[in-house]
Amino acid sequence: MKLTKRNENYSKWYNEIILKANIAEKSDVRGCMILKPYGFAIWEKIQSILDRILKSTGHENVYFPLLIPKSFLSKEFNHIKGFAKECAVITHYRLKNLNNKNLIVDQSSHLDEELIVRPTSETIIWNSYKRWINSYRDLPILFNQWANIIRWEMRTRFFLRTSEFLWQEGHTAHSTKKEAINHTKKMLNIYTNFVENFFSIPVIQGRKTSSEKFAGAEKTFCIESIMQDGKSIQIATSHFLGKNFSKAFDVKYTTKKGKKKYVWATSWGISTRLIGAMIMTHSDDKGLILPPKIAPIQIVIIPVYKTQEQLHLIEKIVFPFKASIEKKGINIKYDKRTYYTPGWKFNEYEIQGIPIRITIGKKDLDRGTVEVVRRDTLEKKNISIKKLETFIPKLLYKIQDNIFKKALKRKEKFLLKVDSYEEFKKKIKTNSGFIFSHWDGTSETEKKIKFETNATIRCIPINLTSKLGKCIFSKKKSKQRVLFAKSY
RNA sequence: CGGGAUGUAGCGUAGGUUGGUUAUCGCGCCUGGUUUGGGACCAGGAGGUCGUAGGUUCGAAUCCUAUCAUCCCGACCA
Repeated sequence: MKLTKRNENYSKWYNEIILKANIAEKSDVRGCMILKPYGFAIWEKIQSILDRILKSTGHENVYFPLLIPKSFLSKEFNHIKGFAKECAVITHYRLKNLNNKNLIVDQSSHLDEELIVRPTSETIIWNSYKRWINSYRDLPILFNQWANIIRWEMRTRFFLRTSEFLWQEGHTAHSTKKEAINHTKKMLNIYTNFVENFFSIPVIQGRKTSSEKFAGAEKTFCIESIMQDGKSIQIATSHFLGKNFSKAFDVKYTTKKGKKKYVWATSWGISTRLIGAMIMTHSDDKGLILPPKIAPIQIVIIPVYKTQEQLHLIEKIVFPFKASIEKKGINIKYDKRTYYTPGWKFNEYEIQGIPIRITIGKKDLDRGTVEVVRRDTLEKKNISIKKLETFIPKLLYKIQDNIFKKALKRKEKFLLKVDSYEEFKKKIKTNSGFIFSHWDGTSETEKKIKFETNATIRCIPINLTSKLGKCIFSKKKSKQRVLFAKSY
């Protein structure tokens, strides 16, 4: 029943918390998980908030097919090189019945052209942009789609890496390079605000090195965050695709002056991985800690009573309070199940990370108070019933703020400037975290450091500037420091 | 694909070397009752192709062979 402690076995803790909080389960399909109602409700929160943000910044939702003809995928050389090794391929379209028991693939139904289950949708979308874009008047196109993706992963972990995952992918088309680059950065900022404001996860913005960038992109920007175990995770990416896809799919527009020009592109995405990052950022040894803005249930009320009269008196307080708090758009659950004891419920809702728990029983009735417990600090307070309605929204705000500050402190603690390779190796081994060091800019050095230490360059940070220096590994000239870390 | 391990009730397991009644225990589930302020208790009950197929044997969860699946470590990927 008890959760493994973080410092005993971090990844075991992570798996258990997901199972015990009823967020997700492994499925019988290798590498694919089942999102249970509580977990899917978190995804729905992500969808509804981000969808609103995307629409308010001029994006429109579309939906393209799950299946992509093989020929589309092979049009952009770097793109296919990056994805070829993890594609699910559909080769047949019919089964037949063998001796009324077993189904077998009907070999006569082989497809002339195999279909790929989308690992991302640039190709199938740009194939349509070719038809939709003729004039400068058709630009920009700012489309987004909510979809599932298949990437055939060898080794999977709940939310962090699964063969099938859910995401949104934005695909935009622009008339100028400048506009496309600006849009790439704009999306990075949108993601940053979204993750920091709603998830209370502080991030670092940066650019990927050429070996880490998206296959088919000119430049890949990302937001990275450090988890409680000192490992870094990429939370979102935004790509400047240059003219790579417009050239591959021959997408040109006519300028005002009548010239034909290739279209500039961006793509960007955030996935169910964000849920994994949220769990690892905030949760503790007692279970999940959900940011109030993301928690599907923000408050739970637990009655403690012996007689029906007591229950009646409790509900005379609970029902009006519940109704008025719901009017403020706060989700509140009243749990009066009798087959679980209050103690059982306390533990259950702690595992589920519900931000505020209110207990009301005979003692409270006598005093005219309720017991309010906040999940992030586990602090208990008796609050008078009269003040409750103003107290609760403020407390939700405080919790959101407190977990952000806590994560921010950790981010600072885990960011170290290191100038010697010996120290670098030591730090990576012992407490990990982000190590801010000089790099000569070559893939060879990057590879060697990865081979020797397991740390990779997570990004070249945008907002952390640094002076010229010497590469920590090769001692060659370095333009700026980059962030190294072990990663998920 | 290489190296290792494991498959027994919904979950976690005992038994296996040394084959022998009705396959063990805990959690969970169902019924009744007492409980309810930090994972309640008592009594009763349901639930099993022992991964699958074949073999050895009077007799197989146990021994043998094959096969499938899963997990861990590599490789691959990020």
